Amino acid sequence: MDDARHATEGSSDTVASRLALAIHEHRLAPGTKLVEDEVGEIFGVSRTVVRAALQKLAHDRLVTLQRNRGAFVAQPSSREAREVFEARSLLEPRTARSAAERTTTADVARLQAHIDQEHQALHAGDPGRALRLSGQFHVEIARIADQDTICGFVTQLVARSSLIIALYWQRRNALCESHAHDALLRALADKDGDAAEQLMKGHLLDLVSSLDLRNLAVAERSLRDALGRV
Amino acid sequence: MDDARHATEGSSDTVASRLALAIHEHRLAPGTKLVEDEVGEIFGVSRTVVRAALQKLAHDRLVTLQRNRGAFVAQPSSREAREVFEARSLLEPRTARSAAERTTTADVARLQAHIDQEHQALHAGDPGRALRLSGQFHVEIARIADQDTICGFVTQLVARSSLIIALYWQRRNALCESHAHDALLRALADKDGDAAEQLMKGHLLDLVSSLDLRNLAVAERSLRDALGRV
DNA sequence: ATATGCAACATTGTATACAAGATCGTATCC
DNA sequence: GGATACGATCTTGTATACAATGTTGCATAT
Repeated sequence: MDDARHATEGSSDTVASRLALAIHEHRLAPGTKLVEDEVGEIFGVSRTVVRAALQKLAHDRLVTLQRNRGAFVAQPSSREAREVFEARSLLEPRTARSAAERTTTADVARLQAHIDQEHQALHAGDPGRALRLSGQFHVEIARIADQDTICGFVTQLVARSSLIIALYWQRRNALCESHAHDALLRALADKDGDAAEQLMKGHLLDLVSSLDLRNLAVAERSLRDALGRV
Repeated sequence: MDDARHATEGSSDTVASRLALAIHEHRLAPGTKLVEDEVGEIFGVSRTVVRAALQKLAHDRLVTLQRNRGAFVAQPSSREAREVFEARSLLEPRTARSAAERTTTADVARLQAHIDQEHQALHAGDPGRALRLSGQFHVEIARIADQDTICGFVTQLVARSSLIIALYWQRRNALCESHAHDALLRALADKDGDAAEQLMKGHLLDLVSSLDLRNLAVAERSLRDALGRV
């Protein structure tokens, strides 16, 4: 019944998802060029469907399209990074409040499983997967709030945040095993909207403050990645 | 030097813009089927570029794509309508506040011209154009706030609101010559962030309350449009 | 007369072919 | 020796061709 909705999935969606996953898990670095023929070869489809997938990702700001030059994994500027978290700070806290008011025990169980997986991935030495799950947690909260539109925005913002983290994260604050998500889950389970809103707001502030957004970075980073890798 | 930015515009963007404009001005009714060959014929391009345009519009939720069936101008459900205005109420008031803090005299002049055009269109008996300008006013405010990301979301939400108004507007409240925008402009000119935020919040509430969102509508409306038009 | 099945048509999904543009190497000129 | 101009190669932009799917209308059977 889940996909009986007429929104049947085209093959370009599959390609887009696979690419998005790779980006989200930091297996594709910002700035990487995505050549249509190559991608098509990898997934066994023609350029036509690859182009559709790239356009979708471009709309989500995960890739940048340059006319006659091609598609590249996006490199959000520090300005864009600030904007993304500004948008999140407008959307997510109040959405967390809404979610708290309608969280079911099933939701709590699912979120708990999510957090467990996240810790597990972290301990298993798969930080990419942990990061993706961590972002997905935010999306799940928006889903509980039962707001598809906002959920869509949050999904996009979380994905972009993953790129931002790839570019601007400063390691020294490596204690990413913060227990913010645990606290949020507790607030949701308690149906404490005030707490959920405040916790989410604080959590997002923590995230931005763990970034190094001094302007430089972007261009230089792409060079270093291109040269010094491995 | 303005468009020396590598974001050169492809022909599919042109098609998408033209279609979006028609939708925004209610010249294309919700539910209208957009046949690729026809659209291509009209704009003198091949299906390839039409498909790209339709995919872009689908991502913005202005058209709905049904696999193997085609593209249709979207028909937002009443639920979706509520969600869109919920999202707007999270984004726009605080964005209006930010805008107030950085509004220049040039901005004020531009917005005033905007409002004048809007009144003018209304008196000239072109409600479609008036509606589009009215929506654009909200986008301009987000632009003044200098938040590209939020501005993008607002742009999309305003466009969807246009569809929602096409479906759910109740005429009796026809005094759409509300002076909410004038008041907003005054608050911005005065750099009164509090007032701007409150006015925007109230304005959005007025908008939803001028809609008739009792569940029915959607399917029936499309039938009535198809049959009883004129 | 109504319902069912089949066939012709129309439209979309995908692949491929060709044209246009960009990049990069090489040769030439100063 | 360094810079510039040209040409080969590669990549993207667009159009078209073919395959797959959905729709519509008609004929036939009950």
